[in-house]
Amino acid sequence: MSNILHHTDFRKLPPEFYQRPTLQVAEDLMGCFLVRSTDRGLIIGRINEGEAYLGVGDKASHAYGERRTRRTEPLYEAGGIAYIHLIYGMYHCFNVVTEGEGIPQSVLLRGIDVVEGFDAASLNRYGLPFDALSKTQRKNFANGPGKLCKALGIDNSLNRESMQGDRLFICDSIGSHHRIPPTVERSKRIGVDYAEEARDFPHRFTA
DNA sequence: CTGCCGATTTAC
DNA sequence: TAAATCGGCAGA
Repeated sequence: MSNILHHTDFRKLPPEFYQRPTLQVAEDLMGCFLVRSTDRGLIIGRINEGEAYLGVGDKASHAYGERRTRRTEPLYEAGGIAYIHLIYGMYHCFNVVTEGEGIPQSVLLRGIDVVEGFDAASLNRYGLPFDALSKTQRKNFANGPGKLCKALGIDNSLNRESMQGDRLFICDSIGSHHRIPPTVERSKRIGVDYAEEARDFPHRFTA
């Protein structure tokens, strides 16, 4: 059996998918497959958690009030690229930019279930093969934005990366994995208690 | 330039 | 419950 993925074996989500209302994109991303290709091989994870950040009117968004700095610039580009930032000096967060050019919104990817490339991901995260991990380590392997980035080897070098490229993209079908539309739940976003009324927006999606 | 803080994670 | 650790940001 070949591990090589034939071009007909996967369907990348097109730019038009991302260039829609952010809440809809966030919901539709649940159950899709995040794909990362590195020299350690292909890592694939089923997306099970994400949060929508609605830009200028959202006090939890980096682009609140049209804040436009070197950091937030990718958010203003057309949907379908990566927005990656460092948090607490040591963890990366990966967003996919949504909506059209000039509308600075995104979806923060917060959790995946790895389905391919366990050892590559485990080496990225712990420097150990997957079967060397404890039960707890496996259970909490990529269930947070920083953990997800560590597992997939995502850092600032992928900021602004197009989701139409080959290093980092999202599919609704890849190889033997096919999206099954999940039951999606909504809740308050994590870690935005400072954001006044926006702290209560039900913009977190779980699959 | 100074000083504070964060879309987090982990260890104690 | 608190430390780790540093770029971004606002204000002086």
